Order: sequence, then structure tokens, then C-alpha cells
Amino acid sequence: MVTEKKMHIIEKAIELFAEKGFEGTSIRDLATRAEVNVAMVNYYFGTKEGLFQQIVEESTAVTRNRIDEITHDKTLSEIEKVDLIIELYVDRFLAQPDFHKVLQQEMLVTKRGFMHEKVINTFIQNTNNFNSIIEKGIRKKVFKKVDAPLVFATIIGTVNQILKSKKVCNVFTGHAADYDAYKDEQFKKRLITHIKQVIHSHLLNN
Amino acid sequence: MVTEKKMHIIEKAIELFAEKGFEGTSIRDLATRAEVNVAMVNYYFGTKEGLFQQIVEESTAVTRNRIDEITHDKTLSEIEKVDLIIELYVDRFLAQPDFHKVLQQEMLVTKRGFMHEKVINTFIQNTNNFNSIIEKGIRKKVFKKVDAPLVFATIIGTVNQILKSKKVCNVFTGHAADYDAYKDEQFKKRLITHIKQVIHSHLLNN
Amino acid sequence: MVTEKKMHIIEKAIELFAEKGFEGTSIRDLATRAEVNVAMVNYYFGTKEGLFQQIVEESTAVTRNRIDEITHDKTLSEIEKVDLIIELYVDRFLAQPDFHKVLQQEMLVTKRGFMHEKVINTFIQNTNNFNSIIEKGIRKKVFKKVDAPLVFATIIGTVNQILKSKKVCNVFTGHAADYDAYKDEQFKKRLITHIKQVIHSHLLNN
Amino acid sequence: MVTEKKMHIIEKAIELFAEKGFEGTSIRDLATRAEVNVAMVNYYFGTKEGLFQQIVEESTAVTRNRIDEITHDKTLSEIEKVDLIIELYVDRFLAQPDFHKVLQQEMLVTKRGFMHEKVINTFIQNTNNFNSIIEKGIRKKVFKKVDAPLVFATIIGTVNQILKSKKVCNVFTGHAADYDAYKDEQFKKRLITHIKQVIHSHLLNN
DNA sequence: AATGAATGAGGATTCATTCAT
DNA sequence: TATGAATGAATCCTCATTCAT
Repeated sequence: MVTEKKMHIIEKAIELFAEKGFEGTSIRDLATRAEVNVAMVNYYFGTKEGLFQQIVEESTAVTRNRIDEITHDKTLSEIEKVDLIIELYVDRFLAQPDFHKVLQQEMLVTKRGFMHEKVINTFIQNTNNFNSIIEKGIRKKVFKKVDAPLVFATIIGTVNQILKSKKVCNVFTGHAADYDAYKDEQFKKRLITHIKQVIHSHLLNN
Repeated sequence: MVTEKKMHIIEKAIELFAEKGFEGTSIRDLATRAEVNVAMVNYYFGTKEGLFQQIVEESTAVTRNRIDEITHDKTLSEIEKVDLIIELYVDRFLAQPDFHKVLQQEMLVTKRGFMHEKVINTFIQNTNNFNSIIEKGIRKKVFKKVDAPLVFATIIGTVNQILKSKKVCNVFTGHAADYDAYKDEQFKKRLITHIKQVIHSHLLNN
Repeated sequence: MVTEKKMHIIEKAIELFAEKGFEGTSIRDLATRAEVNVAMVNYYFGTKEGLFQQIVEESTAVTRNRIDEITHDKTLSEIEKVDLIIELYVDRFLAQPDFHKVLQQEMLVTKRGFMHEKVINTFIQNTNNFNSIIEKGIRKKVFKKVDAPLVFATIIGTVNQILKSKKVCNVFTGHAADYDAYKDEQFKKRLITHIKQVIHSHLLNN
Repeated sequence: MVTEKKMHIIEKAIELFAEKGFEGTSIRDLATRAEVNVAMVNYYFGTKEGLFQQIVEESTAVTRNRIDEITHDKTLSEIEKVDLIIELYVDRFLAQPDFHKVLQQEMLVTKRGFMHEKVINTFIQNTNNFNSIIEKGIRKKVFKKVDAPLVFATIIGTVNQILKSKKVCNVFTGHAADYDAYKDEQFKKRLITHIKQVIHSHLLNN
């Protein structure tokens, strides 16, 4: 099936972009790793940038939509929403660390204006959703008066920091340098617990 | 003077690397922006990578040494040390946002193995220093029993997240998209306050 | 057909290497002379050095194998073998003067260690084969007690000397400077006759 | 003293040109090996080619003049002249192998037209001188009717062949690969003896 | 007389892409 | 639909040379 080959290329591309960055990855590298013809990438995605866009666009959507959902869910309390969002981020980031590394690179590097804009806008949208939750909590007096957007930065920032390097994580956990902490369920729980504790004691009274 | 031209090139290089990444920056770009001959970069730094190394090596040293100093200062209490480190990071990152963007990229991208290793190792050293402070505080019962390395990740992660995009900061602050939030003393105070609050309520009892 | 273009490049490369040497020949030169794109050379041969290796490796094999054959042929007397080798060298060198100029350069210049080694080793192998013929002749008392390896040096040296410059040959033959003596069957016979006479009177009694 | 430094550069240049060829030797290489400033070479010799010319011109003169002398010496017989020329060549080539390697390269490579011409012309002049000796010998019936210019090619060719690679010589002599056969008086005698035997039995009756 | 700094031209190579099949 | 061959533009880097001092 066609789509399968396309997906295969996308997977390998995410790997490579995460390892080497967009500019650092050549189409030849990718063709080799994905075991396809050099011309395939252009054939399927038009441009190297086209491939990159497809990767970014497809995958930001899921998280964005889920956050939207959580934000507007009327059955959840504010703190429940915050907790869900924390779990969501840790979960998704650890499940697809390569992809989120690519996103982080894209936020840092402004060169590819269009892509950068897109990622930033998604981030702003997520921030706004999160802010609205916090502010509602503040109005309801269940949360302390905190700096809402910076709270979001703290959550995302912590996860991103963890994502930066497996090697650093292994220094924390005492594993060998090549151990894949991201796949360790124990480590995931530890990270969620930490962030929740930090955010709870920051948001909640007593 | 010799050093002046070299410094000028380094400055412009940091700008460009931050904007476009290492691979995304061509020596021609740099020569144009720095208004020097293309051959100058190789003349001064041998290689594009040589220039990159010089940038990274020179500048990681300062923060690393300062953290070392703070860690081993016997006149400071643990919470004072934590506060100083928070201030240090916010201060340095906002003062040299471009440079720290370059560092972040280098942590993400593993391609240039040697550099990656170097940056990671510096980070590990800083983490270890910070951990020792927290653990001493825990032993003294001035700090709650927290996950020390993740606390560090939260601090650095928050600052890095802020650093990712001026544009996002301006959404927080209500400024126009091109406003330079990093140079705004008000914003800096706000960021320090936020992080201190988060960390204090996480570390300290009541 | 694919091989045709590759062969065409190789031919023109031999010409240029013979004229200008390896380092003196630029890929641009070659691309121009062979009327192909600059990228073609790297496309086909990977490296300029790769092209060079292919040229050398392919072409040393033929002579080496033929000498091996002659050496171990049981139907030939020693003097017949010597004569065949003389004819072989003159024949091949005059037929492909450019290629053998390239080989000579490679023996002189030690810079490209790997290639130099290869050519030298082939030469040593040929020398050893030749020596074994001479020594057998000496044992059989059909040859005088001569310095076998130097006899080989005399044969090859004479041909190489001729190869060095068409212009010098034309001084001998009384032709105009641009006449191609190497293609002159008369000249070839003259050269073979000379070498055989020299070697015969050196090797044989009376 | 000035001339000393110049000579020093020339010596190192001969070494490098012999190792790497003209194009393969960079002025920076040379400046490093000779431990002088990069600008010195241009300062003293104008151009890289200027340096090369000076090397070639200075040193061809000596042999050329000596051959002229021998040729026109009325106290010597023809065979004595031939013997002296053989000794002269072996002597000079083994004494300055690097320099003669450079000359050989120059004969092979036609790129630097002017230099090539010069070396070839010197060679032709030497050939003509030698021819006149041989022809006189033939007229006097002390020599057989031989192909004079090819006799010269045999002499020079043999020495040049030896010069091509120390390594090959060591295979003859049974020394280790890095032994300097050219400085071995024994080897020199052996070479002279061989060439004289070859030429004598070719030229002389009985 | 001598040199460190600087440079334009050109070196080999790799790039993303296109095209004929 | 899929691909090997081919390419022009751009890559980093090195070159011989010059110039101000």
C-alpha cells in the first residue's frame, strides 16, 4: 500500500530530523535510512520542506485538539484539567520524543519563517487555553493568584528539558548512558508526580 | 585591533546560529552579515565547526564557574543558593538569549557528537551541583523531600521555554510581536518572581 | 549506455592526468574536456581520488597478469620469455602512453600513500617474476651471471624514458615536434630491436 | 645571511616537490617545513613557479656543463667518455635523488609549458652530446653500429627507474623498507657496474 | 628586510531537485 | 507509479598572493 511507504518515510524522517536537525539531514541520508529511492521524497512530498511541514502539521493537531477538549470539558474541575494536561504532555512527549525534539528545534530556529509561525501559533493557542483554565480557577478562588502563562511555561519547560537528552535523564536515574529512560514507565510516573507536586503547591492553598 | 574583528565575527555568528541553526548558517551568510571576507572565518577559526566550538566553550565556562562558586559558598543558606541560581540563569539567559538558543539547539541535536557531549557534560555538572544543594537542604530539614534533579529541570526548563520565542512572551505581556521582552527589566523581574514562587512553595514547608 | 559515459570520462581523465598530473587536474577541467557536468565525476567515482584509483587499478591488472602468464608458461625458453616481456612492455606503453605516464607519476610522488603503495607493489611483483626467469636462465647456464633486478630496471627504464616525451623521440627520428612517434610502427620496431639487442648481448654468451 | 635562508627554503622545497609534486605542494606546507613566514616565498622568489624555475634552472646547468666538458675532452677515448657519463649520472642522481625526481616529474607533466620545454631542451642537448660520442666511436669502428639516442635512453632510463622508489631498491638489496639505498656506496657501485656491463657488451665487439 | 593580516579566485564535494523512462 | 541518471547551485575550505607596517 502507498500510504504505508509514505508513513515509513515520515517515521525515518522524524528520527533523522531529531538527530541532526532539518538542515543537517540530507535527502540522501533519509533515502538510505528509509531504504527508498532518492527521488521518492520529492515524488511524495514535493520538497524537503514539504515533508517537514507534513510532519509538523499532522502531529501538532492531536495534542492541540486534546487540550481544546480538556479545556472545554464541563465535567472536570480546574485542578483536574491541569492534571490531565500535565499527564497529556508527559505522555505524548515521552511516547514521541523524536517528534517533539523536532518541534522544539523549530521553535528555536526562526529561519523557516512559515513553519516557525505555525508551531508558535499552536503553542500560543495551547497557552491561551491553559490560561483560561487557571484564570477561572483564580476567579473561583480555588487557585492562588499566579502568573498563568508562566505556569504553562513551567510545565512545558520541564518536560522539554527532560526531552533534551536521554543521557542526562540517565544521570538522574542511575542507568547506563544508552538506556532509554523515555520508555521506562517508572520514570514517566516520577516525572508526572514531580510536575504535579510543583504545580499543585504553586496553585493550591495550603 | 585583532581581537575586535574576531569578536565581531563571533557576535554575528551567535546571532545567525540562533536564527538559523548551525547547519542552516552558511559561511557566506556570516561573512556578509559580519562584513568580512569569506576566507576570514577559516582564517580565524580554521573551520566553521571551530568557530562554533569557540563560541560554545568560551561561554559555557562563565555560568558553570559561577554555579560552582555559589554551590560551595559557605556563607549562604541553601534557599539563598537556590535563589541566586535562579537569578543567575534568568539574568544570563535574557542577557544573551541568542547564545543560549545556540546551546539549546546543541543539546537537542546529537549530530555534532563532540559538541553535544561537551554541552551535556556541562549541564550534568551544573545539575550535580544543584542537587547537592537541595540534598543538603533536605538533610537539614529546611527543604521538603523533593526530586532534586527534576527541580533543576523545572528551573532551567522554564527559562528555556521563555527563551524559545520572543513572540510568545509578547502574547503574555500584551506587547506588539516585535517588542524585545528580553530587554524589559519588568519582564525579567516577573520571570524571577514566578520561578522563585514555584520553587519556594515546592521546597519549603508552609 | 551507462558504461560508455563512464569510460569517456576515464579516457579524458587519463589524458588530463598525463598532461597535468593528478593535483594539477581540476574536476572542472575534466568536466569541461569530457563535456559532462561537474557533479558527474563525483556521481560516478565518489571522489577525484576514487576516479584515479579506478584508472590505476583497472589498468595495472592487465600487464601484471600477462607477465604472470609468461613467467609460468612451460612451453617457453627463458630467452623467449624475456623477449615476450620486452615486446609486451613496449607494446602496452606505446599503445597507452598517457596511462603509463600517470603510473610513472604515481611512482614518483609518494603523497597519495595508498596509490603509491599499490603501484609499487605491482612493480615489485613484476620484478620478482622477471627475476625468477633470469635466475632460472642463469642456473641453466643459458644466461650470464647478471644482476637480475637491475636488468628489469634497464628494460622498463628504457621504455619509460622514451615515454617521457614525444618531443625527444622526434629529435631522434627527425620528425616535426608534434609528430606522434608512439603510433609509428617503425619506431616501435626500432625500440624493441634496441632493447632486445641490449639485453641479449648482456645476457647471452658470445 | 640572506642567501642562507634562501638556500634553506630551496632545499626544503626540493624535498616537498619530490614528495608531493609541484601542484601537491602548497606554499603553506613549505613555509611550515622550512620554518619561515608564508610571505617569504613570494618575497624571495616572486611566485611559487618562480621558486620552481630557480630550482630547475640552477641545477640542470651543472650536469649539462659537465657532459659538455666530457664530450669535448680530447684526452679521452669514446668508451672512457661513455663510462664517465654513466658514473656522472649515477653519482649525481643518487646524491640528489629528490631534485632529480622533481626533474622527472617535470618531464612527464607538460602543464607548465615553459618549464617542461626547458627541461626537455636540456635533455636533448645532453642526448646530442652523447650521440656525437657514440657516432664518433662507430665511425672509428670501436663501437658496433647501435642506435645512439636509444643507448642514452637506456642509461638514463635505468638510473631514473632506480630513482623512482627507494622501496623497490630495498626489495633488490634485501634491506628494510625505510633503508636509504641511495646513500649506500655498495649499491651505487653495483648500479654503475650493471650499467657499464650492459652498455659495454652492447657497444663493444667481443 | 621581513611579516601577520587579509583576500579573491578556485579547489572538491554535496545538495535538493528534475527528467526521461 | 516509481526510479536511476543527471544537474546547477551552493556548500566549506584552501590556495597563492598582496599589502600595510
